[in-house]
Amino acid sequence: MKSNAVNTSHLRAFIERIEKLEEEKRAIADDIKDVYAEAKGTGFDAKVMRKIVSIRRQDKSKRQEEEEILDLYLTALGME
Amino acid sequence: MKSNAVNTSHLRAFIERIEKLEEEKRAIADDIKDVYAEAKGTGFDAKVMRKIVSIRRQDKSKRQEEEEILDLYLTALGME
Amino acid sequence: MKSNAVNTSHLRAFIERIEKLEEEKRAIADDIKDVYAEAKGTGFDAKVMRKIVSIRRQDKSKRQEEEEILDLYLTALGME
Amino acid sequence: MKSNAVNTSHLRAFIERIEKLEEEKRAIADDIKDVYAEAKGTGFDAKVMRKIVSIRRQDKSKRQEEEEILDLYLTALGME
DNA sequence: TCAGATAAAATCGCGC
DNA sequence: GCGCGATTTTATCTGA
Repeated sequence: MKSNAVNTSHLRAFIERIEKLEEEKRAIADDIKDVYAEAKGTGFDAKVMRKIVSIRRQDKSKRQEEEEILDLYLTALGME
Repeated sequence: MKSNAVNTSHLRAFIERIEKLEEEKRAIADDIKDVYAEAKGTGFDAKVMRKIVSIRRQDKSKRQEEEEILDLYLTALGME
Repeated sequence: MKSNAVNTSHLRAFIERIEKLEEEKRAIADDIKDVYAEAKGTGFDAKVMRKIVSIRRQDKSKRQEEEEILDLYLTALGME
Repeated sequence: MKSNAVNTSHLRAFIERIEKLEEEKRAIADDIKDVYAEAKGTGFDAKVMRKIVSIRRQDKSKRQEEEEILDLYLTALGME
């Protein structure tokens, strides 16, 4: 049986790893904001840029889904 | 100043409208499940069907986004 | 054996039924949002209202569970 | 006046920087999920862990707010 | 019945 | 400060 001390120390380690990663994530989100701000500063419209990014993201997602359904079809036809 | 009684009665009315709508929504979700079950009963693969529905939903959403970015472009060009 | 044409047409019919139902579901979800917005406009706090609805939903679920347990007891006692 | 080619190439560069950063962000989000999964595998409850992380985040935010208020006081008193 | 995937709801954070 | 989009958390569903 594990002692509580060990459990606590493991838990603490997990929590700290998560918090470190979340901080990195926040830093990257800030970087993204900075890029939008910089682009805006050189005359680009952030709203348009966000829409472009969003459409390209959808394109990628759609392509993935199409690959997935192809796999499903092949599986259904016993060709996998 | 409104009395608490009036407030309470208004709040109650809002809550009841919401709960009624949520029940309708749940009923429709059940209907959808029934359709999948019926389709499965006639030999169709529900997983494939869900993927088809999902892709068609993405198509529609993508079309909408493309219309929106076109509007953004036109606005940016002062052509609206 | 069914022809592919028949299969396709059946599949199409199922998909369309599902999409129609999903659209209805979305419409109701929009109605719910509208009610929250309307309530907000008359001074109620949407967050609080959502909490109330959620609690009442849990209560209802709890009551149903308790009734089911009661039924089990009655059945076990041969009193159903 | 900038040529369209230059504009396009600048825009493309901004978009690519954003997409790269978003991918890094997603990768980190995945890492976080992995840590939760690993913790779960050693017997910890992810839901509880999320609660802990959330509370600690609030605490941190609260502490920062209190420090800012203290700074305001000190500044108002000419003690900064 | 449970885990793993999917979808929905709620919350958060941003730009306007 | 409000709406809107993204993210996160919760709930539901399906297949093993």
